[in-house]
Amino acid sequence: MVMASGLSTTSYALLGLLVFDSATSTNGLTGYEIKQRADSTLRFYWTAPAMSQIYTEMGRLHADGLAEPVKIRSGRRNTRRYVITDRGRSALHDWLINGEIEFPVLKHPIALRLLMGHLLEPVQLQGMLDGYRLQLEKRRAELQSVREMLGTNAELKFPAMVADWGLHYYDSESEIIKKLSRRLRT
Amino acid sequence: MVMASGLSTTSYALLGLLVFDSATSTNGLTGYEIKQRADSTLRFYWTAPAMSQIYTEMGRLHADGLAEPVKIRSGRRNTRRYVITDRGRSALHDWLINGEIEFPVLKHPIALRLLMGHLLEPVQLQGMLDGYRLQLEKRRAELQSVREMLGTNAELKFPAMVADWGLHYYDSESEIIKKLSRRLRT
DNA sequence: TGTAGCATGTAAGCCGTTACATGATTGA
DNA sequence: TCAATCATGTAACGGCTTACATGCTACA
Repeated sequence: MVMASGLSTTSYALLGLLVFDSATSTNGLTGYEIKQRADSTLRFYWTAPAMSQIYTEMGRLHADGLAEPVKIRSGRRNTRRYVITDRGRSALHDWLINGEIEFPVLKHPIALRLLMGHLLEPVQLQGMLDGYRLQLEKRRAELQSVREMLGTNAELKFPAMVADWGLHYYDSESEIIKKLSRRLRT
Repeated sequence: MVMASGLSTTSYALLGLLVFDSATSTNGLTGYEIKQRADSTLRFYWTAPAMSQIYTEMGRLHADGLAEPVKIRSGRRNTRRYVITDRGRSALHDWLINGEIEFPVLKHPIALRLLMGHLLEPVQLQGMLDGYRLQLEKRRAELQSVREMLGTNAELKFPAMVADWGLHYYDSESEIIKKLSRRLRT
């Protein structure tokens, strides 16, 4: 998924995290903190990039003038707190308006395995679906707690909508898994 | 997603296509045909690899003794029709039983953009969601026609279940999009 | 006769991960 | 003082895509 601008969707996602941060603070975010935010939000709709990728990506955003490190402390060790720049804001805005919107990509190992269900015993399939349901519940609970943190705050209206979307998705998965489980038993 | 065996999930997915083919024919499949089948089925739950990747992957499966080209015709041009080997079957079976089952990965550009909804005008967001709904309907129709081809044939029970799963997912997406659209207008 | 579909492959390069390497700060 | 957490980075490598290159076959 390469953008015309030369930035990947993940770059824009990280730029998005910087935008949110800038609404409440001017201190910027460290790579480490960006990773934490990605883990608690982006993970559900996109991916949570590895630490190493975040540092690489921040380097690139900086090189392109879209993000800037403030409060650099260089002793023996460097620490950089990044903020989005005006150019970063307009690049993000431009991407939102003019960027091509791809259809979602779903990589679903459980569905893929079920496709080959005839190679397994029913009890094994049943176990696989049960295991998935457990994981789904766990994920749902994690997202639910994110949702609760977002509350009804108008500022966080959109993140809340997206969280609700995610919860709806997990519920829908649980529902169909229940049905498929039953169908498997007949 | 690297497997202990050194094969990627995509390798196993392609091996799965060969298994299905072997149930109805002994002629094997060309890379080209594998691509077509991936496009019409795997695409919905996994990915449809590029042609070039399929050829690379077939070369690897052959090197590992998991698939074999039969009916090689080498004039000026090579054509190979691949079949799964016994070792391929047992490798696939082993993966199904012992392979680690990862949680699905969803890369959802529309959700990602909605997250940053405060950077856009409501009318633009509305347009984005409408566009997504159109794409969803198209996708759904494509999957529906796959579903219809599968019919009620007992041999195709599992592919049918997975297709129904996919249809359920698309319906769930349409539903939540409708709700979010309404919520956006308030 | 020409073009669409069948068929195969290589090369370059991006995205992203894991493994590795290092060091600072905080609190039990 | 030790461990956990904060913090940053490089190297190697796999998966996958796009671009490029080539040729056969059926049929309109």
